[in-house]
Amino acid sequence: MPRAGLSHDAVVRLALEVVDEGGVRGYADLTLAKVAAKAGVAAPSLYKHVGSLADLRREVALIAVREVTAAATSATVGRAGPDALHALGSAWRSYAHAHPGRYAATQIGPDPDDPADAEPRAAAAESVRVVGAVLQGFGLPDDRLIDAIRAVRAGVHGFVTLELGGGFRMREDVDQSFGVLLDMLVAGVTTLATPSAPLDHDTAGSLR
Amino acid sequence: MPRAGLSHDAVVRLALEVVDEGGVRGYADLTLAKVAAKAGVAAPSLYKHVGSLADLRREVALIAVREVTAAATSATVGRAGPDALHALGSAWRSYAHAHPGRYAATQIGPDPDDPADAEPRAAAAESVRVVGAVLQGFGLPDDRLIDAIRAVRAGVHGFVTLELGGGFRMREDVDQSFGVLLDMLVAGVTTLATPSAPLDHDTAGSLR
DNA sequence: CGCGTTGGCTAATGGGCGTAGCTTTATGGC
DNA sequence: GCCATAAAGCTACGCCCATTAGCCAACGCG
Repeated sequence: MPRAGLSHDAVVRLALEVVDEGGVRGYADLTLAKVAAKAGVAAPSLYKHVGSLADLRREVALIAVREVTAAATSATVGRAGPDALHALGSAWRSYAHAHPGRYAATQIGPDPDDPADAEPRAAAAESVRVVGAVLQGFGLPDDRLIDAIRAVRAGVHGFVTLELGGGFRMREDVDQSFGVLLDMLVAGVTTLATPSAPLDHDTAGSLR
Repeated sequence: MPRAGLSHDAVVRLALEVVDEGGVRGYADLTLAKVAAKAGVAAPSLYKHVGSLADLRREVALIAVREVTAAATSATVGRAGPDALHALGSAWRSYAHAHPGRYAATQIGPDPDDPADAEPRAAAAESVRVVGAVLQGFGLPDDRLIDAIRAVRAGVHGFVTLELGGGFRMREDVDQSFGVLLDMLVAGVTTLATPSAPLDHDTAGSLR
């Protein structure tokens, strides 16, 4: 009985293939059985290389988060201000287009209490830091930076998830809409940075 | 052997309970076995009232979408402009807070081709129409309305999903951040509506 | 060469969905 | 009041998946 020559990394690699081949649902539909089939191996054999399906998912998600972060980082080196923000958003969206299954893996928030989720947690924090670094260039007051980061993340992530989920009909205009969103975010962040602060949010009354 | 007195609606109601009790993961973890247990009935008995788990999920999602739409609608009656947009966003987010599991159900995009998804499709379109109606009040040019709708949906939906997924640490400031986001959206849409259109998006070069 | 480690395997358990077919309950017409 | 029939349960089963246990063969180092 010949050996398949698997390894931890090989299994993860195959899992990534399964995820990639499954489109948007690739991550949700990731299954040990599929990985085993792709490896030409019985399903239980995978346990020699991987702790559980949950572990494998965690690892795939970790890779995905790091890849988005890397894409965002490398897209923004040498850029600043609106230029950098546009590059960040476009890189983020491009990654999601190129790897919809992996991007979906990104959406599973790590458990703040589970020690096994420490790495994913750190990776997520790192990806947020990239957004923060780009927004630093706008000269925001310290107490507004977090609001700006959240707005940008919400806008870009929300757009991408809606788009991948088929939430936008009339497909043609989506690029334009994303450009408009980025422009709105740039304008919003810029306004937030101006000392006169027209966007100063009246906390009372606007919520609940 | 006494009868449980189930019905289609009763099963759906129990499914909603299961979803509600499961928190954010309630919808993902919805299972016929759990519904059956809650009904005090063997799992196969449910098939007398429901076609399949997929059908039940579809129905739960449909209800959730309609509820968000209703919340958004009733929050915006009698309001216009920035006021209406704030009310819309806050109602949307409040619904997600009150029913995280149901809101998660909302995120599964209906299959554009599946005839069984016709109702969910229509319900989703209706919810988009509410956003559109609110944005009409800003006097946008026709060809910009769709961009504005998408930006608002992306911002609000993205914020809520990130929040529910535990994407925001430092919980205290989240309300403030959401207020800032809404202000940014208001400002962005307003600018988009002004004839001089400083936000006119330069299509070339900003994407990819 | 030998032997331990390692990477496969099969078998089996448990849980979930879904189908088939049986039985009992409720109901409504006579 | 009786009985036929439809509706609402049930058990038994098949299939798919994850996971555990325990076995055996291959590889690699001495």
